[in-house]
Amino acid sequence: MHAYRTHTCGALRSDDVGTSVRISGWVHRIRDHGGLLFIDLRDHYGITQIVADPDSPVFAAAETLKPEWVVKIDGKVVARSEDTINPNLPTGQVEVRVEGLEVLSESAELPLPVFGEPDYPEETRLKYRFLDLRRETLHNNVMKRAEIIASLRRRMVEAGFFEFQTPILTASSPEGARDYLVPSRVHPGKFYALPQAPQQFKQLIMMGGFDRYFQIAPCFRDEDARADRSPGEFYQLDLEMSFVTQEDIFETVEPILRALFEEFADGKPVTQDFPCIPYAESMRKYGTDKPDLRNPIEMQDVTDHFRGSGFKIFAGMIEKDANARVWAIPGKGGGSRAVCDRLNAWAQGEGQPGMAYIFYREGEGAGPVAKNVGPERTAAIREQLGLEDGDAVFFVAGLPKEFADFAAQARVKIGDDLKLSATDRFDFCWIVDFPMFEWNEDEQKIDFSHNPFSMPQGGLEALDAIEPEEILAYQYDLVCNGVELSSGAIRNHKPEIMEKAFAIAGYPKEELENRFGGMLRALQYGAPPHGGIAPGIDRMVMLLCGEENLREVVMFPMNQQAEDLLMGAPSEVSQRQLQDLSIRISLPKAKK
RNA sequence: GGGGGUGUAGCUCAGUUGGUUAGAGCGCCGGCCUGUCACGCCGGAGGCCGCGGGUUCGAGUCCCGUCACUCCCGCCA
Repeated sequence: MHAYRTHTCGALRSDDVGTSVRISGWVHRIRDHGGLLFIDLRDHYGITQIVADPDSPVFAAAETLKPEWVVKIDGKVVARSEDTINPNLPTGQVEVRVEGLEVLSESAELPLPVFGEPDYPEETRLKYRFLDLRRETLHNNVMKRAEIIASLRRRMVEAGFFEFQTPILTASSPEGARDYLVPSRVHPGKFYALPQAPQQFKQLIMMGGFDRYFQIAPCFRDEDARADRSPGEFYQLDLEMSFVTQEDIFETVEPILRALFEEFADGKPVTQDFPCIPYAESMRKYGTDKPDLRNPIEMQDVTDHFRGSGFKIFAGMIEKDANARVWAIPGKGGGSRAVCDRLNAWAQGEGQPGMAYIFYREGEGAGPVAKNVGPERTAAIREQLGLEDGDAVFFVAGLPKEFADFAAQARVKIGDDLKLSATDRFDFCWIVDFPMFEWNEDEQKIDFSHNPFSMPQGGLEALDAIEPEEILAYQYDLVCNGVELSSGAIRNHKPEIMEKAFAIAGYPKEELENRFGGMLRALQYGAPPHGGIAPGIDRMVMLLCGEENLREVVMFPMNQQAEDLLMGAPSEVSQRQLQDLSIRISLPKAKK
């Protein structure tokens, strides 16, 4: 007989009745009836009920067991009587009468109960992550993550991609996020950087002639965390393809992600045909470049209805600034004063002066705005938005650049409050046609708005002919349920276009040479047109697990301050280690 | 770097206009219990009310500061 088990804790069924078995696991839960003792024995695979009665040779020993002790049980599988079958357990038809018992490992009193999964402080959960990982929800999330990654790998290989590893110790890149630096011993005073993404490497792989690359790639960025943004490190499904257009990439990636989500969505519907929404349209309709399409509300420009109207606040804004706009957020079924006042109060709570509204009843518009603009304009707004009695419309006004964020929030709030937004669905879209450049207010100059390696639409001619802020790029985002899963782009594979693009952003040729010399050199020896994308693994798993925080889908996450409370990272190092690296620590005075 | 929220038993939380000895549930310890599966019943231990200062006859409660955690803004090409 095997030293520890003949079966796992999830294996036994009615067919096994009458056999002698050996199982090992953790003591999950004890129910001691004095003359009868039940133990739920748990391992990775499931739970099996162990029964000890006073006739058992190990009854006394069984009574001493405590939660989370690890034990080995020898016993006989017996059928449960009809009235004691537990339909909630896969093994609930049977139980094991204990005949032998060995304690493999005792447990100290638990700082975090495994059973029942009550809410516990983040700090405790992270410090005792190994206990938290035993708990059902987190255990299942981590398993789901493993299955998702396995499925992705299989699907990528089937689609003709090859997985290559790229360096972890690499060069600091001057653009983007703060780098994690690793000092070089061999070259005192010099540093490696951990990759923020294998961006340049994957392009070099294409220039190396490999055609289709992917990698479950670790990425490192030294930026502050959010609930949906891990501190320090995270994983991307990094991929790149040669001789492709933007559409080719969509047609390759879309079926893989659709099938992946369908596989793990527990029956929730997944978008069959990902809509392509131009960036400008997304901003206009949703106020954001990562719209949650489960919310059906689309905003509309209603500036003209307020121009010269009796609603002086808006009319004045429009008069004063040619760029001022009024956007309308239709609220189906929100047509009551109570609802409108509540949303207005919410807006004030968000630091806004308020949120103007009209609601429609008995064929006409009601509310202060309706009074001020008069029945014709009120009716025209209703007409434009297709509203009916019982509906409401809310307005935000000013410069779109300044109010878009709030408008986006209001759209979400109204969709949720009026229960217009769907749940239990995965709604994907592509956001396309991002601008290549944008005006940097702080530095008073034109800057890249996204990836400087993206191909501008229209190529060199466009760069020469069009105002920088009007130039679009073959740059796209993938969005699901309002979560940005990924950015991607068709890359700029022509050095002369890259030089021109960097010149527009104010970088002279020498600087381009300094910063991206390796890449530029590679482009000069026959670079294939290529492009790719890198969906965030952690975020996809988070969506599929229905979690709101990345810590719930990462095996060993750090806290918000980028500390690993279990391993104690970051930590001080020895003088000897510092000497090897020619490094002397010079801390700011105030801190110790 | 900035803003919000939270901080009372191991955990989740209650604690009145500032007023005797700070409570409950879960967990833990002890006892009873032969069909439970959130077992049940009885009893018990366990508190620098985050920390420091102030106001007051009196502070868990009010004020100031500080620390920790968390969410957000900045940041994340």
